[in-house]
Amino acid sequence: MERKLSVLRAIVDEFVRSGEPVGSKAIASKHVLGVSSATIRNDMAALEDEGYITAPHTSAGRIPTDKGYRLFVDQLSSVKPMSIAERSAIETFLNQAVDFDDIMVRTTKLLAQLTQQVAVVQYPSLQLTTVRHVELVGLPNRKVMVVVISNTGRVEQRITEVANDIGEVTLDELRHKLNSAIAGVLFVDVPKRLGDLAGTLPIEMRANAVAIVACLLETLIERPEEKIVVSGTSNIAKLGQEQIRTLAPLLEALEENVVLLKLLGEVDSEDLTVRIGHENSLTQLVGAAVVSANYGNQSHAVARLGVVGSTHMNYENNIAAVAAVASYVGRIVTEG
Amino acid sequence: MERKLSVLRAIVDEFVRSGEPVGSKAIASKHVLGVSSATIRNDMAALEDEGYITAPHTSAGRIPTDKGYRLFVDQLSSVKPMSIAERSAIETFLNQAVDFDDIMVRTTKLLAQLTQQVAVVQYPSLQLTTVRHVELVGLPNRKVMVVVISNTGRVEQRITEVANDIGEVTLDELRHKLNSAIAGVLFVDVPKRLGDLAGTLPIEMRANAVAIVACLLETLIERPEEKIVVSGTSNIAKLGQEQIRTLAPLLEALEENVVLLKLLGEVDSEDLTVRIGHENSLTQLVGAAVVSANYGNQSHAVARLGVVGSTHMNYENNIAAVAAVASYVGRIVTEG
DNA sequence: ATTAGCACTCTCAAACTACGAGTGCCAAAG
DNA sequence: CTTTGGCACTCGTAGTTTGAGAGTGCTAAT
Repeated sequence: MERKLSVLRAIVDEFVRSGEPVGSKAIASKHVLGVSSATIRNDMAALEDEGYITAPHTSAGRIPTDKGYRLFVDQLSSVKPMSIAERSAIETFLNQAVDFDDIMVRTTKLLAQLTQQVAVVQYPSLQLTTVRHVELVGLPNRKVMVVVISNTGRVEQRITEVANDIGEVTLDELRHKLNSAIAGVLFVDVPKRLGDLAGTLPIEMRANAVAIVACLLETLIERPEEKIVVSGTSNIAKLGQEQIRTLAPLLEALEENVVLLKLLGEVDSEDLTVRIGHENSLTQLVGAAVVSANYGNQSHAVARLGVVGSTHMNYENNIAAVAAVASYVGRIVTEG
Repeated sequence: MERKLSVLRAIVDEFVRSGEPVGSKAIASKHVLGVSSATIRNDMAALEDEGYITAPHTSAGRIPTDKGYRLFVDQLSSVKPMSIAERSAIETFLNQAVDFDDIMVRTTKLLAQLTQQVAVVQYPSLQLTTVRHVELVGLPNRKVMVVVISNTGRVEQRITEVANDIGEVTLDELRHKLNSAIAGVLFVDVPKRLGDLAGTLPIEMRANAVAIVACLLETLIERPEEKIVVSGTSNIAKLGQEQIRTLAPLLEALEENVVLLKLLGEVDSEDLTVRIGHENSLTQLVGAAVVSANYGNQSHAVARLGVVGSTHMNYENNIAAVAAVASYVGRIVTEG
């Protein structure tokens, strides 16, 4: 029945705003449905039977269940566009970024501010980006710094130690060989290309080259996947006591990067997803909802970002914010 | 009088542990002072008159005032050393860091874990470091990426746009000129050295060189000062309700980098400092205490790190942790 | 100077009460 | 068959009361 959905919508609306269980009278007065509170009571009884709402105790109003939120969100078919002012604020704020890291930091701050939730942004996956340039810098004590610059403007560096002293000229040569071998190559394909590089070099360089290549591969494959930025944790302190309690384990988990990556979900999933309460695989997230989206090139997603908060968040606003920010960041990242 | 100090110490001890006002009986029984509760009562009355402790209400125990904490930490003359196990844990954890950023992140996590407070680490100031290498990478659309590597292993990169197309050869030449001009030079001295560089170049390169040099200077001077890493904000959620309320404004402030820099205090101050409540210049910190220390080269401090939390934190432990971590990180950073 | 004793104060927790929000159901009306 | 007003019933909460206990300050004795 159509009206039952309206009632559910009203309950979610009201509960998100007030944070308190909502009764039939409140709906009848504040939302113009053209029916009396008694009718709404009947609908509510039905909704409760179907498992969409629940009553904390006999003489309190109803609150939505996870299932109820889910239906509500599914009904929210079209993403509400953000206002012109908001869009331009997003744009100017992100455009002030001076480098790649700054974009990521600004994105989280922006999301946290727009949604008043905890924002999480995953760095663009290096799996789908290409190598733009490799730089080798000789340091004292037989150390060499390996710097990789990707086509998205990201820079990764690492220091390795080589067995023998290595001259500036040799380093230049190696740099040239490396660059001609893998410039423009997808990160994932780099190992293949470098498989036999050492073999093509003069004997005396091989040991060093192997060490450097190993370091390079390590930098490209292992590390970058787990980079992530979080912001807005203070927004949780603004909430009420009970909410703090339900979200406290989440906060702790947020400091573990591994958990965060799981939280954003599998990259191959839908573009914009909402996970409510038990729908999350992580046990720490029972009372939490996650709104996340892919961003980056349309053809293949580069990475994910999103917000996480209590299940009774303002889904409409937050979905809009996540979608808008994802689209802007995606544009910036792909344009370079 | 000596015993009055012992009483104050006992009060702080007990209050830090239990979080509740402590009465004369509790001290008489749990701390062996060899006197009765009545005597302690007299001392407490005196301490209260002198402003070191205060009673929330008539029939409650006493809690230390800011002034009381101050006296307490001043008495804490020698820094309690950390246990062998803790020291080795710190060492191995920090040694796992793969690059400069990783050191900073790990340091905050470590501090947050050791102290159960919010940890803040300021990046080493670039003012006292030298340039190891400058790298220029040509990108499409007349863009050039400028990468600076410091002698502490830190990498800063930025992208700038140049007026005319610029060839790979020209870029090589410019790179060489830049490196021979400023390699090994203190960051602060770079502007002097580059003052007339453009003048020594062929006319057709000048416009581009000026743009690149401007970008370089901006990277060196403006940006890096304000880099800072925070961790352990979730520790606040573990606290009681009243404490959350007093620290909530602080949490918000923590997301503003500018505030953080102020929080760590002026670098020219003491090596290890403790600021309690009103001693902080920031109004958001009325209920908070900050323990901070310089780290880096002994001769001149490089940067600061510290923890911030409620005024009734465990000063002894936290001071020890901050001191130990500062010493390790300092060693790692200066050794490169 | 220290201590035991005691009267006094005031908070906190438990027990109780009353209120009212909200429900479910029924019977009447559309 | 749906909607509505009415009404009895439930139950959590907020307010009040009360008693116990923790803690103090003071005094008098050691």
